[in-house]
Amino acid sequence: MLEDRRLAVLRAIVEDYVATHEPVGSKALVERHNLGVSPATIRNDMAALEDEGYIAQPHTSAGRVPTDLGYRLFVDRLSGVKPLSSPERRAIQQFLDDAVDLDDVMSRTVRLLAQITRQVALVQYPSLSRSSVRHIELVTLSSTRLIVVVIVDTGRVEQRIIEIGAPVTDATVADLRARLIAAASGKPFSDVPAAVAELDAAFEPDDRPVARAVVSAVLEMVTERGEERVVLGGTAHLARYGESFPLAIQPVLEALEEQVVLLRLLGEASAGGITVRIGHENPVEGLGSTSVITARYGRVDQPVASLGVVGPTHMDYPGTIAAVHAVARYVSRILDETA
Amino acid sequence: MLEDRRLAVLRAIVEDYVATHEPVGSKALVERHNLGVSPATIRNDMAALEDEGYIAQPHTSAGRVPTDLGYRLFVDRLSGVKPLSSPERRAIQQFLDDAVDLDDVMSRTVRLLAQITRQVALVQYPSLSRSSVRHIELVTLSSTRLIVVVIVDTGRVEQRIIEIGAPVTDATVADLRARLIAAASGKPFSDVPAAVAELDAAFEPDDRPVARAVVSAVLEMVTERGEERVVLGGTAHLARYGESFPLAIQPVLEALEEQVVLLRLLGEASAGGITVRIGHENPVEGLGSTSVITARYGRVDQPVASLGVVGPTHMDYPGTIAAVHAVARYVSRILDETA
DNA sequence: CTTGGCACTCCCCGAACCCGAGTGCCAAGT
DNA sequence: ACTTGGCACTCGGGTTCGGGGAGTGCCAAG
Repeated sequence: MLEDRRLAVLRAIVEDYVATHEPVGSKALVERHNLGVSPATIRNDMAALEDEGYIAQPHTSAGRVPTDLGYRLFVDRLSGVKPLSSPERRAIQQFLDDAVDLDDVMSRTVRLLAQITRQVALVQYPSLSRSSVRHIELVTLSSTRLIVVVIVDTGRVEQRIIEIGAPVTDATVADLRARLIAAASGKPFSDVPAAVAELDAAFEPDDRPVARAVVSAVLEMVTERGEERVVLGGTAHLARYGESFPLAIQPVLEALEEQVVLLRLLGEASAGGITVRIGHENPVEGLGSTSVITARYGRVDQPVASLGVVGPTHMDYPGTIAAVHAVARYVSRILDETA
Repeated sequence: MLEDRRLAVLRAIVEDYVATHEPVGSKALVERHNLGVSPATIRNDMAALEDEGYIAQPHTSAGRVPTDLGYRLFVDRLSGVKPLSSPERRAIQQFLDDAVDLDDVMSRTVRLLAQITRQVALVQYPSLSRSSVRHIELVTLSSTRLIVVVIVDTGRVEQRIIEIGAPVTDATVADLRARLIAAASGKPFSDVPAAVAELDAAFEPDDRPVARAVVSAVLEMVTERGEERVVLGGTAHLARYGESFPLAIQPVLEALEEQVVLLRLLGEASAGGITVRIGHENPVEGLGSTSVITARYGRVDQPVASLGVVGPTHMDYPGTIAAVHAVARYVSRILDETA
């Protein structure tokens, strides 16, 4: 009972602060939410909440502001789900259905997510490690350059240019191509290294260096190296918070330019459902006053990658979570149709 | 003589303003540059320059600030070239030489350009319209999806997924693939449409829809649709201008998220050498207080695309121009080696 | 445990203010 | 015809001061 009201107060504080971006005081609280008690009572609750670390006051004699811990409690126990409207759902589906290839799906997804959450959006390409090779193509670009192209069953296409010391004959290239296809086609990525490892042994000594170069390029492509790719969008939303905020955008923009950082943000998503990292829970320096909400997408039994958004800690959690969740589901569906 | 000094004054104003970001007054001018005259004389010159529209004062009794017109004159007639140091050149070359494929060249270039100019960098992928087809591959992804991959002689790889109504046999796919290769391989893009247009006529009526779908996908890929692609980097530099500036970053970030806008910025580059667009000369709304410096890259006789940077009008023009120029040259060289 | 009252603390805002940098003009000098 | 020093004037920016107000913590009574 008592506990209940305290939590209600915390919820009210979070909601008001998210709406107004200003510290909220006891009087304003009782006016806007109809808790059936007096401001004085609320003040006692607030003092208790502050002791427990859920809220803080920026200055003496100012209102209260939620702490990271406060948001955490709000997200875990207090926030309901705010389902998307059905026009919204239709718009999402329609927009994603129009995509013509994987690149298009990814770029549409990131734009969509940024637009509906009004925040910075992140989308990771389907991971290669759980995919298989559909086809391998090896083509001569010039007398000293080959290009090897791997077509993945998710529709992703990876390529790599190989410099070779000396010219090779078309026959050698054709042979190499045929053997690569025979060895790797249809195989899951994890099996490819073993399948192609000994391939160069079949060639004349003269051609072995080329074979080895090609094989090692393929190996690089199917192992972690090229695996991860993240697209980013909606950075303009960062500038929306009139300078009034401690959210200095420069470090955030800097962090978001590093692929490694993006992968850390998306990668640490916990197994199922939605992951919410609030403020300092965040593994990345410079993003201490942002929250990151991510979801996995792909088959339920076998997620292929993650997507999510980055925004200020004082964001609309229920709405954002719902949006991320919905987009992840629709993307999963689109990609499933491909498989 | 008189004219000479006025221009020297303009140059001094631009240089000081770029360095300090503060309106510059007559007294400070004579102190920092050794023009052999008194502040009063400078004041007369400044009044004249203001009448002619090259400089302006933000408020009465403040120093002067260059106008767009002033920067224009500075760039056209006053700025020397500020060559890069040889360690810088070496670093550029080395960094680009390590690239493993075209995507890598592009992403390295954009990072490089952003880093050395400390501004937002833009790099356009080599245009397809002046390239030729090296190889075409057609692969079955699932019973109702094909993927067609076009390998371009610049090392660029384009792909597209095709939905088909009904399953097709492997034989049909193989046939289609062979005919595509025969018709298009080695041809410049401009010749491809004619070469593949009648391809579907060779097929049984049952297979014609599939053939047509594939052909039209190829046509879309070689014509304007997928042609243009721009990568962007260094947006964090936008936030560097402490709020002191009229450069509201939100509209800039917004503009830079539109591929169309990026293409307009890069596309309108004049034929040869470096293009500099200052402030309102800029074709894009929201970028009125930024300048854009672009250069074409590729073979001298046949440039393939553009790259450049976007920064505040009060940028270091000589340095930035030199950097853009140098990077364009090195990228050209790298790509030439491929051809 | 709740509530009204009350004293206290700061933050924010506006007004008044001064200071200094910078200008424009003018009259004298070269 | 320019250049120069002098001089009055303007105006933006920083500082100080004080009041108003929102909000708090505590206490004593219900």
